[in-house]
Amino acid sequence: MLEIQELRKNPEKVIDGLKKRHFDAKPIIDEILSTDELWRQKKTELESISAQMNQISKEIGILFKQGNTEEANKAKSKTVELKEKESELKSDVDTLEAKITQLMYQLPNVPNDMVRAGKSEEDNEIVEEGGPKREFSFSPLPHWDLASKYDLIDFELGVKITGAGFPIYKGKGAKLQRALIAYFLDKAEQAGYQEHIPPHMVNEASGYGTGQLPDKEGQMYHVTEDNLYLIPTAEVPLTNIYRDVILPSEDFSIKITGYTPCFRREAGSYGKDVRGLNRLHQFDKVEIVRIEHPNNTAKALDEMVDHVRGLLNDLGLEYRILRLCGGDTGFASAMTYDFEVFSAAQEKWLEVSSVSRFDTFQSNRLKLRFKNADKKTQLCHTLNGSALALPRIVAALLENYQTEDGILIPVALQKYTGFDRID
RNA sequence: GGUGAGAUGGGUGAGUGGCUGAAACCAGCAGUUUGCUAAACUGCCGUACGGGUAACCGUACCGGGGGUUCGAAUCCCCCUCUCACCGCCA
Repeated sequence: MLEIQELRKNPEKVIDGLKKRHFDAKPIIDEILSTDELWRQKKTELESISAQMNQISKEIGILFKQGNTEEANKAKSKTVELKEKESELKSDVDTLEAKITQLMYQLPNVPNDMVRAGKSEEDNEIVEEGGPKREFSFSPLPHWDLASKYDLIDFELGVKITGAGFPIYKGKGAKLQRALIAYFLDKAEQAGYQEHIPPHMVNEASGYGTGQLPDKEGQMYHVTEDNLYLIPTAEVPLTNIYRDVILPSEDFSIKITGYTPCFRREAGSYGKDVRGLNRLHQFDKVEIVRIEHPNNTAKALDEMVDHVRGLLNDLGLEYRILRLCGGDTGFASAMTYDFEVFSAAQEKWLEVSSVSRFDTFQSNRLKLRFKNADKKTQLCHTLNGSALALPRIVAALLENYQTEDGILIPVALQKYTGFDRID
């Protein structure tokens, strides 16, 4: 959620910024500001009435104590009218507040200056390309064929046990999965991120904290009996660790990581690009999360990009880095870099990581703050990124490292897998 | 699942209708004293919103929501959560 103080101070800047998303914020912001004006007026009025009530109540207390019942009762009668006015104003104020909140929830984050205006993924900027291109002297198989050829992943069995989008990894396929998780976690730890194993279900408050609720409710699996949600990403439990926290000084930089399975309903995305590992209801991911002083956010984002690039280079995959345009940048994000690897047999770019800075958009909802040098509380900045999401990495590894009679394992991974080829 | 207890400021913990935004202690911050360390002493020490250039003033908040009352941390109702014991169980 944006900060209303910013809207009051500089609405034009927000409106201009959101134009890069092709989002017409003017009508919403106009309504917010006029509602806010009215709210403040009513609020001031209410407070002055409350102050009068408090004063009279205090006097009544003293009168009773003195045994002056007559005067006390006289004072009581004075409160009747005030009380009525008070409850009326209270309900006005509540209504206006709810309206403002509801409008504020509709505004996406303002894109960073570096973000280009644009409507869809076609306007994204490719800021970097790297990694080795794979050429084949034979006709390469897509990963789903490789998975069954070498008995690594059983999609049909997953359908039997659970449903589509819940594959079962077997043998070396399972081992590869475990190796990647361990490898990603080790690299994150080396980069200074403290490992966490969070719960895989979260409560409603956490869902609101990171912004999955109320908008993206349909994306999460909901355990209605206990009102818990299966996490769509480790971002949710990891970031919510710092919900309602005030860090004691401005000297901080929090870096945490965690592996979790991620659960996504992917409602409405059936049919396209869902073959094999491309889109699943359950998948594994290692996430990195940072909580930073606003002055350090740009640097932190660069470090995260460097980190993810390092992983892809280590794995020897062809990749490209995109800076998303306004329209393609997620609702809560101020700037996002997507990482895509080239899946050589599908001949398709697959998104394997998304690294974003949210500035105060999340921390405003989370009430995540720090004490600045003036001893005032100030919102922290949050960032997060995948490092990395497994299934598409596995898809690319299988496809890009296939030979006619087996699949090679990148050197960086071999000490984790314990084998150097699958055949 | 059953029974019981509880939820107060960073922590411990007092407080059962008014002078309590909240005692006391601990932690923390600033200072005084002191050869250093330690100790002692003094002051400060919640958050949000509104008003004000500011000092400051006002309002709200004692798990959440509603009610009684001139007045609620304190009484009543509902909900959530936590702890303990029992049952079941990895």
